[in-house]
Amino acid sequence: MSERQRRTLLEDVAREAGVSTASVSRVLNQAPHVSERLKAKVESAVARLGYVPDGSARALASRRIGAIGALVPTLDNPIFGTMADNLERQLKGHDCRLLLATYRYDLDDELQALRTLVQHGVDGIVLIGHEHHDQTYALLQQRQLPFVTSWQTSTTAQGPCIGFDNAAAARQLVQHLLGLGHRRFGIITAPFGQNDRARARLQGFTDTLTAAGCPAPQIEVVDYGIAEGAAACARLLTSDRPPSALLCGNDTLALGALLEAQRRGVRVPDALSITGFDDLPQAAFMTPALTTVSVPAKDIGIQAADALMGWIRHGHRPADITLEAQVKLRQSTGPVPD
Amino acid sequence: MSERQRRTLLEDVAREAGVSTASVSRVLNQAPHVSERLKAKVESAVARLGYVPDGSARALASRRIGAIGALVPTLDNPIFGTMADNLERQLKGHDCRLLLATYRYDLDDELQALRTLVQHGVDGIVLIGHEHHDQTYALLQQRQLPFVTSWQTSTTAQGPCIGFDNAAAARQLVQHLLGLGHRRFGIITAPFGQNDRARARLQGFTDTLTAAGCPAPQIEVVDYGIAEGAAACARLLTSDRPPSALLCGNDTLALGALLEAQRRGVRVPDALSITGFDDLPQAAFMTPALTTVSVPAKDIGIQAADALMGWIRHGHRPADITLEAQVKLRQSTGPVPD
DNA sequence: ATTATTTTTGTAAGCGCTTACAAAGCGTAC
DNA sequence: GTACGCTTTGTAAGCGCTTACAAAAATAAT
Repeated sequence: MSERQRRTLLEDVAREAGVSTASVSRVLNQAPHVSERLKAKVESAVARLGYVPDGSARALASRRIGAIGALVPTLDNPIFGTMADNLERQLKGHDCRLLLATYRYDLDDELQALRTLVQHGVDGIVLIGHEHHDQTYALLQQRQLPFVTSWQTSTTAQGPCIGFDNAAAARQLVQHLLGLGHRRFGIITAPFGQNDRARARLQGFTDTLTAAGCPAPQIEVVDYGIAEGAAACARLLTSDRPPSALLCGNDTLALGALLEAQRRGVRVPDALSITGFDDLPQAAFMTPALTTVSVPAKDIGIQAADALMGWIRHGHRPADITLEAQVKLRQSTGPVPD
Repeated sequence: MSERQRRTLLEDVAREAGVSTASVSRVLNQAPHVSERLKAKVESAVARLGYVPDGSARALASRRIGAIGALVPTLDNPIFGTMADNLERQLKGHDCRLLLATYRYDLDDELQALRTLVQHGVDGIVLIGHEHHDQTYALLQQRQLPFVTSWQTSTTAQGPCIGFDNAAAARQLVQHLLGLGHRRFGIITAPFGQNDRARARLQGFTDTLTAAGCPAPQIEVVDYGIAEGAAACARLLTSDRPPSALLCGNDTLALGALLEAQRRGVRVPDALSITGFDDLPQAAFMTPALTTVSVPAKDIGIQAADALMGWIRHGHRPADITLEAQVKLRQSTGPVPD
């Protein structure tokens, strides 16, 4: 066949349409002050030639790449999958792409990942939580890069924030259990050294317990996973004075705990109450259905996209948004056993 | 403070180091034929100036952007989250970024999403399954873009493929159940019109049943979700001649079915056997633990990254890779009731 | 020492767009 | 009819890199 031919360029479209390259560019970018006639000529030439603009060249010349970056701890946790999914879909509606990077809860890795995203020239950034490397904030600041933080209401307000109050929801769970007469609590939490959401939840738990004058809870710190939750539950149940209520930092740990309790013949909620956090799809379907907190993962994705695009396109820095995290009282919690 | 200053450019580094811009570029890109002395000079200048290269300019000049695109149906299904997570991490090891797009099992959307990824200039593409728009393949072909397909062993081999044999695994599940004496089957599957993996699984189920001379199974086609699985299970259990074994197209549907059966007091596996597909983390932890197929989501992500990077960097088109999908016989399947 | 090779470095021409600025067109008021 | 303002279009200078090609330096061969 014909030898590998040159791709169609904007210049070719201009020639074909009998106009200047600037005009073609204007039509393509929906610039103001373009006559209908010009628009029609260009569009037909584009169609005739099957022209596809080159993103790199456009990015270099315009200094926007049409993509934002998201830094998430991991996609192995479906709650972040849900957020990322909705973020990406909403961005698509704004004609924007998603560059995704994960950092396994390691804030050094996060900084590293941010650097490469910045290098790529992303137009904005979505961050999870407020705790980040100082240099992370410094880089964002220095580049004047629009960014939002998420998943946790702002306390320090380094940037616009789209989140919910983890501590308050945790408090509500404890209050619910206190109301049921519980006094001896166990807590299973993910490592919270680099994770302010986990820390806020834990703080919500312990503060409320302390305020109510309960004995100090036993705290198990374990990695994410059903097996990890189960093991932690086993340790708590076999301790000297086993708790009557188990507060878990997320649903996955709670599911592990629930299954372990059942395996040991400990009846939930009769002998042991268990709470989760996240409201994963399966939480409502367990027997007993899991008392937990429904986190607005979907909304965070959507609102983050809208907020960021508004900032990037129209320059107005978005306001903080506080979303609701609803406590779902279900069957895994009940009155304290006699 | 000082007025908004110009960013440090490669040119500045060259001046600072007293060398040409070409030399700086060579050092930065680890080109061959660079003396240690030059390298040291440039690196120190880079460090002194805190130079960060501009990805867009680099992309335009070099015609590679250092990112690949992945088109996944959805991230709401954690199995794709796992794949994406591992894909991204492995790419990071190759100093490559991930542009992620979802298409909700709509192949027109997929084509549209591919177009924007191509426009952005991605260096390669990861696709799920083999069934795609003709134009999807045409575009890939026309642009000579490295791509791999995944999740399903190749039959038509439009491109290198990293997958496993869905139909064979499905067949094994049925054979296991046939061996337990089952003859009346129900099938719960996701819509398979645009989803060759679901179709392969279904085909594996029905072909094996037909070959064994079983009566035609009742087939429920439902969307992804626990509730959907539960509802489908309810319909099957209340039909004229309820099945003794339920084959589910994925674990989420199977979990729904399992929970619904238990809610109705139908004992699993004594009165009803249930199988899943995917081996989600919770499958092993249900009571009874779910008989299912462990799919190599993690490995697919890793191998897809390696294969694609090998192709992009070194030009050798990767060979097909068939990964193992292991059937996990657990407690949700048992002998047919008398 | 001279020439042929090979390695290292520099020069400068793009990569394919966007956009500041200037020029042209057009309508209205005088 | 001319002058003025507004809208529409064109000209051309970049955007910040990479890399083909040429020149220079270093090394080997004669």
